Amino acid sequence: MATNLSQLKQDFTEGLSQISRFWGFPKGMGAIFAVLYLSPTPIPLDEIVSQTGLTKGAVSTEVRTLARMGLVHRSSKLGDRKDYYEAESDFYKSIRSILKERQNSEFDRAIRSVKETLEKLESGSVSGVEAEVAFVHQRVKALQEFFDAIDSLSNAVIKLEKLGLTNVKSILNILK
Amino acid sequence: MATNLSQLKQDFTEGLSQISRFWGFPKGMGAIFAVLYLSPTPIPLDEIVSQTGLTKGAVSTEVRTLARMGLVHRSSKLGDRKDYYEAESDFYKSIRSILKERQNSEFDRAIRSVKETLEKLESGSVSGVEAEVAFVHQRVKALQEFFDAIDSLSNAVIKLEKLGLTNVKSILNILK
DNA sequence: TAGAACGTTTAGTAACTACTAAACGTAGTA
DNA sequence: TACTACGTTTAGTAGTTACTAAACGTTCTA
Repeated sequence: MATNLSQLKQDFTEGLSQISRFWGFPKGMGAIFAVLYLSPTPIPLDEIVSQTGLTKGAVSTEVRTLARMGLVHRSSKLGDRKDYYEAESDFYKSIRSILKERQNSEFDRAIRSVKETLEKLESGSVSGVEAEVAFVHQRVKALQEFFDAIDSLSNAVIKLEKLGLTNVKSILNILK
Repeated sequence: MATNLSQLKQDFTEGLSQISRFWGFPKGMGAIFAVLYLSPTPIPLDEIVSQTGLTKGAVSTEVRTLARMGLVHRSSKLGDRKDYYEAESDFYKSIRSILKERQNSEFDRAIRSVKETLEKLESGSVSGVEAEVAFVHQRVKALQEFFDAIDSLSNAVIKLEKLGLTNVKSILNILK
């Protein structure tokens, strides 16, 4: 029944690794974040290496992408050559920056291409059997509207930053 | 300036392929869905093959997972041995079934493991330096609450089925 | 200046994924 | 019965990804 702390940390890390992989990120990223998230103090790269079992190189690159996503922060101490890392504990902040990051991604380019398709249809410059063009128009428009809704939703999440968790919950209750 | 319909369909298909890949699905899945989504009538597997350039085998397996996600529907005509496929055009319905599908997935198992970690901490059965255990407890708890919020959000989305798109938009406007 | 302690970059690898080609199973048709 | 028109399954492959090992560059120290 009793568990020691390091075993518990290990389980937790394993869990986050799987979650990370599920979202399409390397499982190593999840492990790194878990180690940092459970550490009360910023820790150097070396220790991430020893606690995750990854190599320096892997940790070096993956910790950088974590930093770009705003999930971890890099800092350094005066008179100490090491870099220190700590986890961002405000997840809403992290989500915001992840979504921002996403703005310039392939995803948005693809979504924009749907928009362009729609614009061509609206301009009436598409040739073809009229009924079929009309059908395609209607469908593409519906998809575009759906994307817009998703976009509004993500923007809404971004703006939730100042509301705390409990407020979010009560908003969600309104929807019920 | 003028575009013909089949070119437009092709562009659209290309766009959905990329979106599909972005979300971690095979790009072929996006292509298949696009073809079905733009077709006014259900179409047989053969035609999906010819319109996407994939092989029968690939289409066969991928169309099945699309069906499992509720994004396409399979039907058949009396006196016709072929199966016919059509796209689900109500995206909220699709999202609902995708989220449901997710319930039993690896993702949920991983999330549950975080919950178990938390329960161990709450039960006081974890041995270790007291301050450190307390810190880990606080962190794991915060993560758990975050997951709960995400869960509420996805449940809320599920429940939005009966509200139309415009209603969703106005709710989102409240959040601004 | 040499050496040590860092983080970064690069080249290579093992595992995985999305496919293709083709064999296979099945049910209707002559 | 053999033949045909389907969808499915299987074996193999090209491409990708998440890593490892090790060379490298840089900055501080003796």
